[in-house]
Amino acid sequence: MVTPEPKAERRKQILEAAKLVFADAGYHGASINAIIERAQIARGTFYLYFESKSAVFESILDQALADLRSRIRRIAVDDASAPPQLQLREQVYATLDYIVRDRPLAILLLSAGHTPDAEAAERLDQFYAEVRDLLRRAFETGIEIGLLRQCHPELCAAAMLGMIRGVIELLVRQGSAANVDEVVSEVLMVALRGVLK
Amino acid sequence: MVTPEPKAERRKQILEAAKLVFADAGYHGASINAIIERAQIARGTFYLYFESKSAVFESILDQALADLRSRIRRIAVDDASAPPQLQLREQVYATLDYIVRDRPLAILLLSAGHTPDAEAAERLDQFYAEVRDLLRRAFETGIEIGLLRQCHPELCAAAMLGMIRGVIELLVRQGSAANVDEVVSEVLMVALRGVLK
Amino acid sequence: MVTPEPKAERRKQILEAAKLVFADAGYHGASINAIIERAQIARGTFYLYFESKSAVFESILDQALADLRSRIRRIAVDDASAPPQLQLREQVYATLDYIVRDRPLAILLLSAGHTPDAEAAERLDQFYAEVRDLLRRAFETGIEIGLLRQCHPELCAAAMLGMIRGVIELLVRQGSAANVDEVVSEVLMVALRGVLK
Amino acid sequence: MVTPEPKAERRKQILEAAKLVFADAGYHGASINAIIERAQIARGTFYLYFESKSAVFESILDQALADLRSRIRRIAVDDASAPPQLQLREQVYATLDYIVRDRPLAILLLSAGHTPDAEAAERLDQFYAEVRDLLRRAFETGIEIGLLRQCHPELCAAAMLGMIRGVIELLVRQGSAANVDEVVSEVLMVALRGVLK
DNA sequence: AATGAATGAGGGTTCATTCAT
DNA sequence: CATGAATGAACCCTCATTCAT
Repeated sequence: MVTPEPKAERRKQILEAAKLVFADAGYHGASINAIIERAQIARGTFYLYFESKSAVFESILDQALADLRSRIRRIAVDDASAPPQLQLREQVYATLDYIVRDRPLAILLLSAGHTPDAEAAERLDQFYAEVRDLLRRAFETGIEIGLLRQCHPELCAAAMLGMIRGVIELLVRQGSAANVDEVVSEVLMVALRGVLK
Repeated sequence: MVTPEPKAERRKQILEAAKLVFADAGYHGASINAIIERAQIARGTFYLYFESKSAVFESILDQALADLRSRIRRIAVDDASAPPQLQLREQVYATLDYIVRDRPLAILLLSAGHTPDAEAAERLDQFYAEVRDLLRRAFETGIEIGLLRQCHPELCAAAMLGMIRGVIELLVRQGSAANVDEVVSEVLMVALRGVLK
Repeated sequence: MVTPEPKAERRKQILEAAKLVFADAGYHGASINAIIERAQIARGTFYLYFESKSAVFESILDQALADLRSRIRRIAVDDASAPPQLQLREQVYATLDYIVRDRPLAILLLSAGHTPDAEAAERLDQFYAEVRDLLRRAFETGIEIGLLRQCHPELCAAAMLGMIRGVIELLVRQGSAANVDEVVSEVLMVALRGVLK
Repeated sequence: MVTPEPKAERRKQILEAAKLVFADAGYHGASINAIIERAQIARGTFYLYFESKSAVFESILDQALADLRSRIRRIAVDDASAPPQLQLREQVYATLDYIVRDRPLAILLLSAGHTPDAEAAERLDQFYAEVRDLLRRAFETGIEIGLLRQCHPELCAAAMLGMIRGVIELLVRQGSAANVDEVVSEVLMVALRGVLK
């Protein structure tokens, strides 16, 4: 065979088509019809690669969440070579950049919480919970080491996460002039001033 | 007639049932079946009070948006009797309180942007745009009069709106211990420190 | 009471409204809603005067058929005071005039045969059968007494009836310039030349 | 594939079933349910072959009208090999024969004018208008060349069309003994005597 | 591996009819 | 007598899924 993994190729092709359709029409509005038309495959072929409509959706979500997870980790406070603020900036940038580069994915992530597909909603919720936890622990540590003021860690975590989503929406929904760099700067400015001592 | 306005009562009963179902299942996932079962009425009765599924949805949304609009207005900078910060606090409190008191409504507002009902989606988008505009102009004024630092007004508006949504989600999704008062204080603290000079 | 028979009045009012609606929309397309709106009465009132939708329809039909029956009878061959051709002309004129004067009724009669209301269809069929029989017997008599050529009585009866319906349609459907007098003359001319010896 | 064109077969099968149901119950009275039961197919299958209920109806009508149009054309007055009367006879015969052979179709054509399906009603109206025009022009020519008496062309056209419909009804409604040949002869006899000089 | 015809549960909506007031 | 709110069976249509080819 010419291509190394024709099956995996096919799968990707369907996933890409499905992502576009889900972003366009939402989970419910997306029909298998629309997906197979975009993917240029036959009806039955779809079911050779995915168990069901919700399965593709979860697959897209899982991939995205795995990618995002790989971009986010605890910040090392005592790494001399990379000061915390720089680490933070790099992570935020990488995350935003990843999401904004893939507009359909961004739309999907912003709205997936409201799908009636319980599995998917739970997956996304769990991801957000993870991020929130990470942030919360970061705030707790920051307060402990006297870097941050006495803020409410959980609340601030939720607020920060909301901020991120807010600016992603801005970047993605309209052809806003703002670029990722600018956004990261401003967000970090607001966030840090908001919580630093 | 026993009750003063039985027709209005019925309407409210259906609206309430519909709100619950929409919050549970999303616009598409909500079936007329589910709504009439919750409202304990017959299929036809529903259509006596609402033209269509989308009509109930819009009705719920319109009511909520009208209520919210009445709680939000420009902040008067030169009102001696009510310093700007107090006005701001009161508005934020009133808004959050209204939303959080009605859990289903809150869920609906957080997710309605992704309905395939064009009318409704547009309505909500317009509302968010209004709020964002209000915030943006407030930031612009604040910068002009030297109260705020040189921030990016549009970006900050989006970030603030996201923050609000983030904390609403926290308040609403889980039985978080945080109360509205606390939330308002923390959010304002972060927000103001983030943008004040 | 001022009016002698208010109940009968009400009934007539409903019948008139129903006739208009049936003519406009056909049997199936006519909704009770449309009828009561046109009659300016409440939903329940309709059912005080008529058992069902099909009942009004049949009532309208029965009235019309009774009226028509009273205008049609055997032609007396040996009535010195009124020659057969004149009798025939008068009957045809009276019939056409009655139908054409009431446009909605005409439309209704032309289309009633195709309602899914079995009773009504049968009633109309029966009426047409009566007329056809009358014509057939007239043809048979005419042949017997040597007035008409050896035509196929049943066939000619059907053809004549069709002709009548054809010209009624012409008179009623469009604002044709032709008047009833003219139509009667031409139809009789064709019909008589077609079968006279 | 076993059969050469299984899809076309299926389509035909549905059309046939639909024709029967429409003839039985009229457009409105015909339910998709009844059609699919007669065709022995599933609900969804119907919509694989036809866009909607009105689409099948129009399909049946269009086919029939196309078939009929192919059987009807202007009569050539100066064709030595086929005298006008013979041409006329052949056309009338072909038309009647086509219609009468397909009883459901005949019923449908006789009643389709009263469907609430605007498209279909217009199509049929247009067809009847065509035929009436053809007849009218024939009468006009006939009068011009001195073959016919001074009759009212439009009126006579309507009357003739009505006659045709009348005899079709006779042939189709009951198991009348009359055959097409006989009917054509008698109709032409009446019609021609009615208008010839 | 790939196809696409077939399926049928379920969707939103209409409307003739009833009945408590 | 008159009302109109309430009913629910039936309507047309969609779409995720299956399976013979």
